[in-house]
Amino acid sequence: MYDGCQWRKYGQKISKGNPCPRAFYRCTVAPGCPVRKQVQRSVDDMSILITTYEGNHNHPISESATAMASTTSAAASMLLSGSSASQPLSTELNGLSFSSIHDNSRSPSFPTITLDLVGSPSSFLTNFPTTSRFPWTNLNFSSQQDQFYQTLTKAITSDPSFRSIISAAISMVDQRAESFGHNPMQATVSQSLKDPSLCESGYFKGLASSSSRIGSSPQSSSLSFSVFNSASALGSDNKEPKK
DNA sequence: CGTTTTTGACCGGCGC
DNA sequence: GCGCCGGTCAAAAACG
Repeated sequence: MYDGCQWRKYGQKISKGNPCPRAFYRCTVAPGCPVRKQVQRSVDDMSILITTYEGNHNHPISESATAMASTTSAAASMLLSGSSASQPLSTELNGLSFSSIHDNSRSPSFPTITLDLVGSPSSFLTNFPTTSRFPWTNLNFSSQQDQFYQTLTKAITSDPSFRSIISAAISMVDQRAESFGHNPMQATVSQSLKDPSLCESGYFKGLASSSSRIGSSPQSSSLSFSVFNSASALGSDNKEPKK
């Protein structure tokens, strides 16, 4: 699927646990672009594609990719409150863009997972049947935000499958897209954990593949969740150094 | 015919 | 030190 850049496949590996292969892509817009990209199909739902981006483009990229990168990096810098994230990792689930930032330059770093819903909502809404949407999508906006927070908190702290979080997010975005004219929204999950084992680099990968380790230590997770409209971030906070 | 994909080899890090 | 595992290389095939 087209995400704003040109990619060349340079490898494919099958992981040990799941039969789904993992494809490796490299950005071919510029000859020396260090951006990598991994595409893997989800284990529990074969219809979900997990795309992981790594690195930053050092060349001009298209408008949609610039918008996506600027919003994710803006959210990252916002969450880290000025601290420079060394290498933000972004992951995509059927158009739902996540990005986990690990500030490994300072010791009390906590992983930050950003759920980016900027990329056109209709693209991933069509990938899920209407039967999987949640019944509480008829709430009003403020209740939705609260419900979204409660659903995410419950989903993370009570050892669910990660897909339930995705489904919750998708259903919320679905409702918002229908009631607000496909207004792009951005949701951010910022999780500060005291458990160092969850702060390692593979935290988000483990969360995406099997979220059982989250429930193993539910008492250590203090989840803070915020929802904000990224349209303002797109307009004013477009301070992406790569242009 | 140039570019991309495929696919086995290769390599380095890590755990035992 | 050795083998496993994840990631990359590169030659050949496929594609347009």
